[in-house]
Amino acid sequence: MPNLETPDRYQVRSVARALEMLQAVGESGESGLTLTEMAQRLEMAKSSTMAAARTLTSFGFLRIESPGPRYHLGLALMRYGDLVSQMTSLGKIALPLLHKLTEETGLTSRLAINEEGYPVFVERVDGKGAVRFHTPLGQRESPHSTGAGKAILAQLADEEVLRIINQEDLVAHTSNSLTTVDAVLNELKHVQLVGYAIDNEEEAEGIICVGAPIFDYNGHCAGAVSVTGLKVDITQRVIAPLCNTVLVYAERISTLIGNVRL
Amino acid sequence: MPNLETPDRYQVRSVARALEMLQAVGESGESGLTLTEMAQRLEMAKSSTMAAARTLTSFGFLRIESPGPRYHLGLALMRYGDLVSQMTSLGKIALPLLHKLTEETGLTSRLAINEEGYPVFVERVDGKGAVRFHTPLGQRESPHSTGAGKAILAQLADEEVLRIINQEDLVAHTSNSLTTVDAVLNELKHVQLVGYAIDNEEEAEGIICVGAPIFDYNGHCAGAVSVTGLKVDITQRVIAPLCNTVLVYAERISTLIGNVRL
DNA sequence: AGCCGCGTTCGGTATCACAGAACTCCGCTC
DNA sequence: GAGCGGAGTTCTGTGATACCGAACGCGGCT
Repeated sequence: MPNLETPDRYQVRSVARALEMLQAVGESGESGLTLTEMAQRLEMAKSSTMAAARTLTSFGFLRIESPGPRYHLGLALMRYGDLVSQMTSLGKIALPLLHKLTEETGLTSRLAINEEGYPVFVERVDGKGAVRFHTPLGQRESPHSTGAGKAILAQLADEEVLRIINQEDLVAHTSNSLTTVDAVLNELKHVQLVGYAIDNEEEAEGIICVGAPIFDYNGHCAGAVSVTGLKVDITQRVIAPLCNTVLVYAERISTLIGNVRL
Repeated sequence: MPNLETPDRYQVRSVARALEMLQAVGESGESGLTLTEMAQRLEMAKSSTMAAARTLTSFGFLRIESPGPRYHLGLALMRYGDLVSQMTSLGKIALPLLHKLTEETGLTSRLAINEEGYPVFVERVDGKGAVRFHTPLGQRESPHSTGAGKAILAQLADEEVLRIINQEDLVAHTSNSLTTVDAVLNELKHVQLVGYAIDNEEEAEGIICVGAPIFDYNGHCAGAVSVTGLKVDITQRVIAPLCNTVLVYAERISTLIGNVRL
């Protein structure tokens, strides 16, 4: 997915290529990419690739690992990411409560902000469990198959919801995924009733997620908080109090940001 | 500081401008920048500025806040920052120990990696104290006036040290700062003897810092761990055991990464 | 020792990134 | 309410420049 909005003409091509380079290197993961690999992926000449890579490197956005020059993501990105999370008032304020939530439940808890109806996770506190979930921060996640996503959707008017989940094509991640618009709308009605949303193995097999919405001072849905765990750990006996706990923490966060000027 | 290495010709000018835009927006902090402000700072036409901003926005590197269009750093940066910290094996491995260190001492503890002799902090666990230090991640910090920096320097040969602190000009941040090369070299000798380094209000007034080096499996200095606190909290009675604690944790981290393949 | 593949340098050319002017849309003032 | 200023946005020409391709140097591998 190259670009996620403003599909305008009037952009700067070389900048776009440079950012695609970052994407490519990011997707390559730990191993990194060599210059020719990058050139092949982006379908451009090696020399042009190198000019862009030089520029990114000089700003610390890429990093060259010495043996057989391989490019990795640079530390400047960490610096900017840190800046962003510092600036995201919601995340900054809620983080202590996320820690307590994880401590209390033993599960991984996360905070998502509401970006045009899509959940974007901005903070994460990992639980004790040996299993580490693949939960990247800062990107739009599935609205209809995550606890946080459904918690946010449930706060929107129906036509808003339709605008979002129509263009989503409701891809099925597992056999439990909701694949029809009607099913989603029905589910959202239920979420509105009880106040929290459950992702029952809809995003990934064996993983359960409970989310609840967070509201700012004027009642607008600012985001959602959610906990994630393995199905084997979340037995039917604990699910009810767990939902309640998440709900309580969501309300605490809401009152916290209600008193703070965003 | 626009670029930090590879001052080559053969770069892509428009990419450099785009990255300078990110810098400018980052420096603007919470308030963000409007289009014309950005154009003024970068000394380029509004239209060109907008083309670049569009491109950055479409990739999520910038974000437009609706009232009187103001540009902020985008969430994609958080995503990339998260990726980098996930990939930085040292940080990933040491993080649990950092938490324990903070829990045990009540102070803010940080992990720096050794980047060509300079300390670059990649993880941070804030202490209980109400005071929040300004401690950005992912950028080179002062080598001669931080606990982590001195801990790393002390592991290098003298000529290596001279290469680094000569070009640093030894700027004095406080009245306690070491401002001569001889003073630094002497201090490093002492660090080598005791194994840890103390920043006694050398970086900022009223703030004390204790750092200790971390070694990888072949004895190379991979980075340093440090704790930071207010001078009023770190009395003379607690400083000795504190140094010992930091030393112990640095050794634990060293043995941890010694058993892991980087 | 020779070959292949990689990173790097360099010059020409078509591209496209830039600037500037024109336009619109606000809010503010008079 | 009308006029004004400043904001963001669109559009077009043109000169700088980003791209390419070819050539060079280097190391590893067979």
